[in-house]
Amino acid sequence: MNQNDPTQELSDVGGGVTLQEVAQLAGVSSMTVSRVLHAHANVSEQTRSKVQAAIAQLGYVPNRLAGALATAKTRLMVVIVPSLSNIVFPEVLRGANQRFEAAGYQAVIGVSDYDQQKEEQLIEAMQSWRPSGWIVAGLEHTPRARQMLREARSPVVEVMDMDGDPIDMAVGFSNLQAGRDMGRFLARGGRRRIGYVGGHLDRDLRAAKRLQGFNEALAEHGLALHGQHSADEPSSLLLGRTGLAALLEQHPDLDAVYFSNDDMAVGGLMHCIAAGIDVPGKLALAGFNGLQIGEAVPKRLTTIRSPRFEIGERAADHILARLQGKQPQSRDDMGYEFVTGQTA
Amino acid sequence: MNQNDPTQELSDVGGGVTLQEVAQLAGVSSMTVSRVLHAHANVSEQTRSKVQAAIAQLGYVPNRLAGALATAKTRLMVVIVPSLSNIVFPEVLRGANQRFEAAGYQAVIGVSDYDQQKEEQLIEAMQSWRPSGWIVAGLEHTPRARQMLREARSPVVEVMDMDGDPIDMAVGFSNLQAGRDMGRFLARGGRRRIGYVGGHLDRDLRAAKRLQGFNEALAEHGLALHGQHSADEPSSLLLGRTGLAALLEQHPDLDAVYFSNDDMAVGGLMHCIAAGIDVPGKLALAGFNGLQIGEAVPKRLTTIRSPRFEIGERAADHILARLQGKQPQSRDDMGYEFVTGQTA
DNA sequence: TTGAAAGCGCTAACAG
DNA sequence: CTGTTAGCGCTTTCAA
Repeated sequence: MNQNDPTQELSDVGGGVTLQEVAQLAGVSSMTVSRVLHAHANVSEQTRSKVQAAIAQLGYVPNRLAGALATAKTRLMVVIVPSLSNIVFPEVLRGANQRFEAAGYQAVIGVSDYDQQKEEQLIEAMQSWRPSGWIVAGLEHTPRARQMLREARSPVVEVMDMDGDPIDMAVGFSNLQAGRDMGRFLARGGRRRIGYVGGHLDRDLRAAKRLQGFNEALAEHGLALHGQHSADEPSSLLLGRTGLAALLEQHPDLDAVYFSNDDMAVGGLMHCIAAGIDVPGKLALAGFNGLQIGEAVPKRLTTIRSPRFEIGERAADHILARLQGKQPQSRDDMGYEFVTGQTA
Repeated sequence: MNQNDPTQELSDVGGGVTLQEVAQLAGVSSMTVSRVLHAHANVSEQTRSKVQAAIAQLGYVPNRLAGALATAKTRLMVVIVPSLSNIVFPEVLRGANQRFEAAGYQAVIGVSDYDQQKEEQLIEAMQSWRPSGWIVAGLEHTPRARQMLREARSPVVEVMDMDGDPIDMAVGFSNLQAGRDMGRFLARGGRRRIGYVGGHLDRDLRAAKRLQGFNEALAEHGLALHGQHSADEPSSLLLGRTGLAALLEQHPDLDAVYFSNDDMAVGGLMHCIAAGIDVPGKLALAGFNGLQIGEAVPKRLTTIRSPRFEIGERAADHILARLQGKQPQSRDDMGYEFVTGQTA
């Protein structure tokens, strides 16, 4: 693409058209074109329309790389999530993306696979784009990751967890508390032989916190987990189903099971339906997240609804506010909603 | 951040460190630092280690904006999907992202909400980043969107559909054919009073193509849809459940129902379980996509598995190949797999 | 209201 | 093996 060759057919250059070329066609300087593009006040109506005609004729699309380099403002927002397979994170992303888009920012996503090492590498790679802000999942990161985020000197929001100290800002809820609430609910409901089925807790630290809170609640009632099944794979419907089957084989006398999340719990419910186990008569089931799937099953799932979409929105709002010089609260607990279904 | 003030504490600058500063500290020119960073051959071991020490000391992270502007290569890849709520697209994204990441490219996503107008706007906004390649869902776009993608002069892959003409390359499968296959399967299985339950077909053009193929297959057998329920909202488990209930109220004599996808079909199955309807004895159910949820339900869902993850990978591969000057096939039909479950 | 000059941080091309 | 020069496309600043 030789942009200095005046003999070329300009209308064919497409993505390669420059401000300079628009300016030439309009018979003005490139600064004037820039002013028109940014709706700057000091441009005569006549010049403006000449320029706009040239822009349209050439199909000019501004080059944000150059703009960002010149202004030191990228309008790029990094969102790092542990997974895209777990629908929870696409929902956070959707909330954030909606706000960012409306404000003229572009979200760039990274997927850490629940791996702090990989998250660290992602942060370094992303920093090379000099983003205007960051949303990362969770409060646990490698020391180097924390340091890079601090030194990036852009607003950082950690989401989906409030149990710990944020680098900059935090938007979410207490997983510890959520686990505790469900533990108390089951214990108060008279359940005594309570089990747990989860995915890899070593990686999903928020699920681990819920379990911790759950255990604390049981202890308050003089109880302890009667049986537990933790697989070394991501949580899923299938794992919930097979996990519950395996756990019941070992502990057929369980009267309640807490799952690491709704996918797992619905899988468990599917096992019960297939095996003819009376829910909640013989066995109570409880999940976490409040996914729609929990409402569509034959027995509505007892769970706790996390405000994922709203967390994404709020996180984005905080970043945008900070960019406007405001000082939003550094901890924003969005809470959650206990959903009493038909399974516990 | 006054980078020309030599009195500042360099180690504090964080994200603002420049090549220039590294070069100064190492006592070399910035070109030498650049060479070290790119593992260029012609650098003495001694210089290299001096430079690397300086990089480490300052916590230097290259500025890709500047690099991209200088080389006219952004290493940014745009992926535009209709939705993030439908797990199908995060999976495509995951496949593509994996490949892009391994090759040192960064995926940037856009969500069109199944809206061609919004897709067009997204494409224009994304083009301002001068991406190295594009993945977009489907073959249907506004004329202006098609034109912009053509003029972007970067490789473009349209995914998840083969029924039409691609702008540049296409990776996917025939939705028309998939619908036809399921129609034939049900008709050959002796089903005669067949219904359909779907979400908003006006927006999800690929679901509409499946239905079209399905109808063609029925016609081959002298049949026609006995009843249909199409809501004006996105497909979901809940919609599948309520949609089937509504359809059966109107047409209690149906002996089979085809759903726009697995979420809808599983929702339908949940209705049947709750209402005590014998599946597949009285009513056969069939979906599309081959989601894991279809395997976790009490009766494994009869469906067609689309290779979503693989499509994402392959699409990325084609773009990367093109960037290396290769000429990959412009149409890559990945096919699909018929999954005979227990519901039809 | 408009334009010219300088520079954002990096790299290609050439020179030494 | 290393440095110098010029420029990527845009915006900031200052001058006219």
